Amino acid sequence: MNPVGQLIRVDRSSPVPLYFQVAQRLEELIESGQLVPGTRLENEIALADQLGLSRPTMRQAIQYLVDKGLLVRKRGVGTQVVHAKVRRTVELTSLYDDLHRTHQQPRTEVLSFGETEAPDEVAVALALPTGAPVLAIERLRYAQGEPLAVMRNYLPAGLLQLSSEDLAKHGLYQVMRSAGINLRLADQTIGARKATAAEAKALGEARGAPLLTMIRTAYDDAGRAVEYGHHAYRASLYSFELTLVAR
Amino acid sequence: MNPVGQLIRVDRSSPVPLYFQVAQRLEELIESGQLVPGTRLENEIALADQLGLSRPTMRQAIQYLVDKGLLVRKRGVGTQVVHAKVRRTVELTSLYDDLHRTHQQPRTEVLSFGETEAPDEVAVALALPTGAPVLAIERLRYAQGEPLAVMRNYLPAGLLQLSSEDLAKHGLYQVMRSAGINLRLADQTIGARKATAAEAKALGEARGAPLLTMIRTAYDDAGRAVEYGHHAYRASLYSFELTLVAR
DNA sequence: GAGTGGTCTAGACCACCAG
DNA sequence: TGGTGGTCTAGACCACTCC
Repeated sequence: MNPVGQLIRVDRSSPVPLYFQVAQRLEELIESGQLVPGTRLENEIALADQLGLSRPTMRQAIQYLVDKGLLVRKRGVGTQVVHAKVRRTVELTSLYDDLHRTHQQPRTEVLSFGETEAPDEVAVALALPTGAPVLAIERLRYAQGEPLAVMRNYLPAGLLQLSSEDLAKHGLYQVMRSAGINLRLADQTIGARKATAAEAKALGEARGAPLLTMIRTAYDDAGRAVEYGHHAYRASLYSFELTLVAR
Repeated sequence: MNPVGQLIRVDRSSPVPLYFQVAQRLEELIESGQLVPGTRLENEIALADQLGLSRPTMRQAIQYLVDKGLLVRKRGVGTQVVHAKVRRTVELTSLYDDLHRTHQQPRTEVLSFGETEAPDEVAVALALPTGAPVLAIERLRYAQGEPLAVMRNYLPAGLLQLSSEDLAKHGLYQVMRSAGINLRLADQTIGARKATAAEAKALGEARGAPLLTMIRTAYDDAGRAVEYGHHAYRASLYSFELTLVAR
């Protein structure tokens, strides 16, 4: 048993929800190693008592970390710390966000940019009539000075004001978010294939080199398909990492 | 507005939790198209009232579907149906489970099976000392009569009784589950590379064909690393599909 | 201002697990 | 048999959105 209650204090004057304050603090304790994997927490009622919270609020905090994969609960047994490692669960982010967060100096070269008629594949994905106007973007993404990926994106025309310069400086998702588009869902398909001659040249790979591909359709919080992308990454430099949590 | 309350009834004598009954029924209504994307649900209190539930219970049902990506809630606005499509969110399953569910007639050929000393990479992943005994398994997976993937797995020795015959008939995760091992977390890395000569031959691909690779470490509900796998799939036949939900 | 979801409380009973 | 988490109730106040 561990006196977790003594390591956590909540601030009732803070605008941050109580359950979230507790969850954050617990996460800190786990990631800093003060609560090692295997540690059993006190029961919910005792914890709630020590922190001056009601049981449902304490439960909400614990549930949040269970969903994140940091804690495990078993009826009749208790709550245990599962993992210490900092783990990223699957997130709805863009390559730019990922690279920026890990300080990999992303740089973007906009290869082409402009309105066009949606090809069949794009029209279907975005739920538009064939030939509807879409904004087509083709970019070459660099990280640490090396070309990393060829990215092709399609957005419904008129969805947002966007300039080629914006894209050179920010990630597409970043631009969309600041335009008030809230991304909610994305369907992704990850596969692999050989590089075409043009791709190999752009990416500095040999002909026929293996590329990792990702096709994504993203939906906003109104359920509209707002972006379709078809990307190809150098398999020698890039891979997708994800952590799955069983329900 | 939609009279959802009239389409749902709960059975208080059922052992199924009330919130889950409601969530399941709502999911049915959405997937069957009776609630089309964009539909606004009545507010929580009205729904709870119509079903004879308390508001927290009704909220729990709605939250379950929000987490699944079927509903979206906005404060001050309401709850809307986002998607109708049957979507699989990221799950902790094995290739065998996936193929079996989609009726693709999985077949397994066990190429090698036996105890060995853990190579460095495996020992690190399973948190064992280098050279510790592990069960090493190499399998060739077929679907619809075609070779699909070469799978290499390592399990701590003595974790479970396992025969080569079990593996020919069932998926590894299925066998582990029925042995009482509850998988909770998995770290995965998805990448791509060229096939080695041996892989190309086993899989019926040309030399240097692109393969999709997946490296996975799985943990049980006590936080122990229980399985490490390194798999290679024919990119021409296989891809990973996943749906992400923003938090 | 009216209506919505977000948070929180203080209880209650039950199902499951371990000793 | 005692302790744990799982579920459920009937309220309350607040923050946000839209009109």
